[in-house]
Amino acid sequence: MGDTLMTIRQMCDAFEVTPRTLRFYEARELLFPQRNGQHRLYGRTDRARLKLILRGKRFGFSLEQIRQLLELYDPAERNITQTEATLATARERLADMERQHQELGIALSELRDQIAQGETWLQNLKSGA
Amino acid sequence: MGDTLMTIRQMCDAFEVTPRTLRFYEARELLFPQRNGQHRLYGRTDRARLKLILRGKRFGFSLEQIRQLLELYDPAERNITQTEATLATARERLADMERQHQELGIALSELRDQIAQGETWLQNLKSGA
DNA sequence: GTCGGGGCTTACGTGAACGTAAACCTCGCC
DNA sequence: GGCGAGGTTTACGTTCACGTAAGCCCCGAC
Repeated sequence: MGDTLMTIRQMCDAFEVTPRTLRFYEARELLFPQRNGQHRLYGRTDRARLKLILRGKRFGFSLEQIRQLLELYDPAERNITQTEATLATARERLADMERQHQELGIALSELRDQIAQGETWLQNLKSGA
Repeated sequence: MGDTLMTIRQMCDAFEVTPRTLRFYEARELLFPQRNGQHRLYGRTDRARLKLILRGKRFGFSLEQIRQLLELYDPAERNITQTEATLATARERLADMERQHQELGIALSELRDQIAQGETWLQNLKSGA
């Protein structure tokens, strides 16, 4: 298929990360690129996983939390009890994210208010000067 | 007013942090408790600020980013150019948070889908066994 | 052949955000 | 008057997520 294997440098350019970062994620078992001899080659799933990793990071998740989430997107574990455990932790993450989404909405409106106040206060200062 | 000053331990119990954390935030100029001799005393504004700090941390912001945001909620800087700078960085944070809110919505639906798939797949396994 | 570019491993360094240990003060109580 | 609880400073240790440097391999171009 359109597996379009990419070198580590191509990946770095595409996702704006460093080689060190990709190798580090691999060491932490978040990525599993193929090998051509010594060289790493990243395929479609690696790109999808990396995208999820970077997104998770923006949400403030740790790499370990992200790794557990990736298990869900991964058809690696075919075991029943394993999958149930994965689902359980995924539901916890989901709850976290829902709470965070809620909180973010509140914080957004508060921050907008605060910025508006600051702006009017600034206008008063300027007109009063 | 209901300033109800609190000791460091009362604060720790109320917000589930350690004394070290509160002193650390003070060293980084995120909190400014009064002093009764040597002892710290935390008032209403300190509690409000700490609440914002902990929320910001859940959103993945650094303490420095949070400190800049707190300047907005704080009537400390009465300077015009200073306030304009504060507003500018606050708008950046706001943009970050809006993007994050958006992304979180997407990630949430994707994760829900993925969990649902995992659940049905698990059901198939159990019934098929 | 050599040499530069790209990639690899190994290992020590770094900044953020605290943890933890040592040593001191001081106030209330028995 | 001693002592234990609670608070303080100082300073080194720790975890996470990489950065950075050294040294090696390998392949294609000149």
